[in-house]
Amino acid sequence: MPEKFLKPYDHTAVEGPIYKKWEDSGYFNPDNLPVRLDAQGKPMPQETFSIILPPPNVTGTLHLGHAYEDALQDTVVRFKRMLGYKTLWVPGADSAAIATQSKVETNLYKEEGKTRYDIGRDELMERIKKFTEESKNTILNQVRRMGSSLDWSRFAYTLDETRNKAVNEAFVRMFNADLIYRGERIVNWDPRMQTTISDDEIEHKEQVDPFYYFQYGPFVIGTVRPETKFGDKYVVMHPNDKRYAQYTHGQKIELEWINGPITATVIKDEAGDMEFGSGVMTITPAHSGVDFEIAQRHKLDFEPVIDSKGKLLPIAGEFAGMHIKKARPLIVEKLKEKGLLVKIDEKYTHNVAVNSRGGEMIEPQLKFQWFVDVNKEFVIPDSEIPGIESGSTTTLKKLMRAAVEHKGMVILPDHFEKIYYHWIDNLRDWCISRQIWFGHRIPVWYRGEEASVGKPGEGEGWEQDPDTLDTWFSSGLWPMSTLGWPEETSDLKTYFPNSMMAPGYEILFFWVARMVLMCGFLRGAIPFKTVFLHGIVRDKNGKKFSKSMGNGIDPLDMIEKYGTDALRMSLLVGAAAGSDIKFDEARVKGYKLFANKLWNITRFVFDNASDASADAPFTLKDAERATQFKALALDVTKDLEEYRLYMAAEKLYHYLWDIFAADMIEESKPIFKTGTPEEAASRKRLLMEILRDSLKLLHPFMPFITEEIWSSLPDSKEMLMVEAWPVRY
RNA sequence: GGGCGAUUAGCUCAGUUGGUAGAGCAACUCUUUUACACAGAGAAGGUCACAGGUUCGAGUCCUGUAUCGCCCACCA
Repeated sequence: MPEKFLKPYDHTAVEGPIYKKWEDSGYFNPDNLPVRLDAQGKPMPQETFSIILPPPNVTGTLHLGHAYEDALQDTVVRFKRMLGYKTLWVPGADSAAIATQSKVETNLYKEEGKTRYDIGRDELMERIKKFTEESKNTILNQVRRMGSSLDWSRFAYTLDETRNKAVNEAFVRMFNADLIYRGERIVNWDPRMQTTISDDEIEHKEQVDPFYYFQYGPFVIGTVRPETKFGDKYVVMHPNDKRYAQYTHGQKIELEWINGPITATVIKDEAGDMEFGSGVMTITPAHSGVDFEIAQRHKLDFEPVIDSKGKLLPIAGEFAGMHIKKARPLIVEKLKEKGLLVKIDEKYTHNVAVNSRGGEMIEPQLKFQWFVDVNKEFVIPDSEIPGIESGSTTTLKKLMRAAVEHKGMVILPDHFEKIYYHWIDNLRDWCISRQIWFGHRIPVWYRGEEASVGKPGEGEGWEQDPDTLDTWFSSGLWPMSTLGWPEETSDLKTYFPNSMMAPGYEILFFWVARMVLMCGFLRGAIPFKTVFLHGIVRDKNGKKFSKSMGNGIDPLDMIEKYGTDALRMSLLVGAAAGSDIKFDEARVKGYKLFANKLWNITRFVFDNASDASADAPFTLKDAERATQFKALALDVTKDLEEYRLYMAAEKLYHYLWDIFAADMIEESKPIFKTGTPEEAASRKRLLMEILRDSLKLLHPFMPFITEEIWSSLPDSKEMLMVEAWPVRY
């Protein structure tokens, strides 16, 4: 018996070398996997299993959410690999455009007091590049620490050349199909970052503000934002509101307003809520989505009041040029002096929109931007999507719905399907242009009135659109672009569509839905068969881990203390699809003890059964034990096939501790002491075989210790990670 | 406002199709017997949120209530 088994299991001595051994073997790359032979000695056909790592942000560091996500995927990947699938898990990193640029800009301002406009586009890009390259390796090495069996030779970065080609191709094809258009719409404008963001990047935050009531001619109107009211020349009420029956649609009313007399026009529209306030409102079409829609319906004027930096425009008269925050109290003061202030409700609770990517309050603005039209009909030439015929007319929305409705893609847990439909049904056109500099630049060139899509036009003087694309535009292509699309590579043919995807449920819309949209349109295919949505890892009080809250637990600390295997088990056990985990360090400790238990089981087996013979016939009792184990193996396999990892892990834990260690080893002692040679031989074979197969079953969950023990087995040749799974379900 | 989910032992959570309530941790008692003290043995601990219903039988299915949580949303 190797001497190491005489001491307790020491993960710190094992995990580093084992990972290196795996990586050096080349087996993370499915091209190098050993060929399995069938009974006739012919190579077995290899089905593929492919999955992509949700690419972590380049500038990030590993947190427990990543650790969980990595453990989850690696367990499935190792299981499939042992089952004989040609298994590919593609690693990558995400540039995280807004978050990264925001971080670099913040540092720039802190350290040098400069803004991006002071140093210019090229210099900023240089700094971002330097920053991302420094931090990229950090996160990738941390992913390795989790034991992730990723094929590093296929590493993809969202901003590299292959991915840029894919982005341009996608843009051009969507543009040519009229699914991408440029238009003037109300967009979500972040005045601090100076960029638009999409609807999904918005968060609503509850806030208490004063609510002002003003006399507006014969009406009383309410607002939290007096500073937008300069341009209000339409007064809207519900057509059925009896209180205002005397006023007719289109009626002009002369009244005194902030900067003097104006002419207001009465608009009867069902958007007016009779229950709210006085039932009358004025509208600001250039700075509000609802108002914009009302104005569109009645073909009214759109008059911007606030510029993109949050300053008032000349329409504000004496307040022009002033920042809205400063102007608000002064405007209220002026209205009060003019006797137009009716009352103030100081404690009005409402929701405001903020940029969820660490930005400011959103200021709706009327702007020219690029959009993806989700309702526009187009003809899909080839479609493998169930419910969508090749050559039929469809829309992006329909296609996204059909993928799930007709079971082309299964979402786990299934109640998220309802949430997915709900989102699609309420989806509006997707604003894809951003005014930040870090990201894929919009592939459109202008010269005067001319525009050229995909590449600059003939001749001189073409200028590329200064904007970049929403980071999710390129992320949506990820299942294809990581495999080389738009080139028809052999990887693409072999590994697309992916077998599964395991992101957190919080990016179901951002990412999963966008991948379905993109792959559906560009390839007529669903990007993956199963979406396993995992929950969020929270602290033991149920709070989200976040840097700003400072409640983070560094997974690397857990790995140091208890080992990667223990951390993986603690995250996987009790973690059903879609449910959040409250992280408890005591559980990690518990699985460290389990690792040691397995170590000691091995010691006993080595001590007593290292001369086991595979030919020894089983006694009746041992045959029963073998059958019992076989049942467990089948059970565990079924759970793994059906993505109930938590159950499989728990069953293995229970079997090894309470059956193998507690019962079988105990009953073996007298057999070896006083049993017949036949009984002893049977028992030796049993212990060795079950140990061997248990290591296989446990390997996907606890890859390090199982590989380490495997390497010490008397007759192990190959590494455990490529050994055949002991049973077929 | 719309939607989704949770509620099981002191704590964290399992309980896949309805068939005698489970694990880990913590707490209690005992044991250093050559796999393991990073252990073993034993005992203790629960009206499965509440109220109805279906059923021979409900933690599990149905209806309602309460509390907590999450997502979506343009009430000025």
